[in-house]
Amino acid sequence: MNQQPRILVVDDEPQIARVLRTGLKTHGYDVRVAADGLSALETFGDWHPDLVVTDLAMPNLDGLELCKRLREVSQLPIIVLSVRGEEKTKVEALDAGADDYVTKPFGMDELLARVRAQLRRALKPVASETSSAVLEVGDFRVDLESRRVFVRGSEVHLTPKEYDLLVHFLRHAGKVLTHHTLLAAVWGGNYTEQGEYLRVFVGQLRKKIETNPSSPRYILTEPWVGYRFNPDS
Amino acid sequence: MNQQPRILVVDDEPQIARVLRTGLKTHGYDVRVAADGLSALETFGDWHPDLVVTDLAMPNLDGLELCKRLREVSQLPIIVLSVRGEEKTKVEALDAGADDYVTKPFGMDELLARVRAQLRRALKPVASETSSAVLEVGDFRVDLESRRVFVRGSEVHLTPKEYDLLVHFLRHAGKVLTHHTLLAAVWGGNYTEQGEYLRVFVGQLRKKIETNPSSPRYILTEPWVGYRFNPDS
DNA sequence: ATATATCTTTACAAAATCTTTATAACTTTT
DNA sequence: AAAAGTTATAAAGATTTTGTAAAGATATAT
Repeated sequence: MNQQPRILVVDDEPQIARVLRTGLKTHGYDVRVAADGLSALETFGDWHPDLVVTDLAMPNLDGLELCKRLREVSQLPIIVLSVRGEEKTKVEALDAGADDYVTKPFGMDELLARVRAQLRRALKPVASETSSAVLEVGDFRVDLESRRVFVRGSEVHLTPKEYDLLVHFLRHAGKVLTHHTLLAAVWGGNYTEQGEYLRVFVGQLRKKIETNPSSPRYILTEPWVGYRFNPDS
Repeated sequence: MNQQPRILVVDDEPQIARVLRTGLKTHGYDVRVAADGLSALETFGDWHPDLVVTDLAMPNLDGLELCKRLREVSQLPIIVLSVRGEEKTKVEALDAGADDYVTKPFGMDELLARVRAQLRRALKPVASETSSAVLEVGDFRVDLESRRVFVRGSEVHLTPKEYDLLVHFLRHAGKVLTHHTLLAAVWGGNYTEQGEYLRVFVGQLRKKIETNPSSPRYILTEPWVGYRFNPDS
């Protein structure tokens, strides 16, 4: 699924099938060809293509019927390719479950663009769900999406600046971060001289996350340089 | 939102716009028309259409640029309608983000079928979230079809905006939602700076759903960030 | 056209956060 | 051990955001 997209071409005319296969293959798709509707369904079951390009007129099971059968089990994009240009036929195919209808003779570039358009939409949601939004370091867990912070299992409420500061520490756990760096990260590049801000907020953070704020275990001072976040217990 | 699908028609030729509007309206769609790309973007922000049908040649901002701009903020289906039949133009439009390209003159029935095909796909995922007709979270129960809301067993009457706001909270229970996000969800993308609206409506909602509105238990404030809905009792 | 409900706008009080200030404690250097 | 600089802490002050009520505007229904 993370490889090249798989496209199933369904056409009983060998010349057209060949043109389609080579055209699609040279543009980075993994292609298989089926000569009729029944074998198309079979290949679909074995191979799980990402997209189907099918002719309308075929032996055994025509394109219309193929669309309907595929729709019973899948939402994959279907592009119908046909010599028949009448409006009624197009409407029938689209309502049977096709996502697009291209009339032969067709331009390969246009077909490729329509394939891209369909795949763009179909493959999108898979990608967007992938990003995990939890930052876990030592005794700390931050759900970046819900903006909630847990220390040793219990939730702690942080103000925006405190939150930004902690997240920056967690993202660079173990490293010594200079005053300059921290100020730039939380307050922005125009506040890199406001060392007082940092001291005050480090103090507030410690009060909220340290078990003993006066002898910190997580946020360690590196005198004359900055601070270091120690994730180890 | 649960009503008839909204379609935004973008065309600077009044005759064509009129044909499209009446054709789509008689088939059960809620239609608005914009005469150029810029006003289309504006209407998009206010109105949240489910689909856009646009011409390519337009004043101010052409169809190609409109596609790109819309794609920056939305995944809604876009159908391009144009007199230009050259393959290169089609490819350009599809790669700019269009989902389909129809050459003028077009048959209304075909266009309607293509609209159905696009909406079938686009509204499906929303439908799967919605399909459970009832949204139950903690002490709250919302019948999405009849738009009725029950809190701790008894029904509460909400105005449309209050309802949209609550449903958005329930769908993202536990997460911190920024002012920006909430405003975009309820009022649309052109109102993301109207923090006052949000304050007023959060206040009204609290009066209706909280047992003690002055110390809220469900809708919690995250100062400087937004609000968080807490479903736990 | 009138009445009703809803949305928008305005104004001000209340609350939370951020900034500033002051002082004490600590480190390093001499 | 004292001086100079840095860091910690508390608390006052300023700023911004939030809560709330109510008036004005808009939309909807009768």
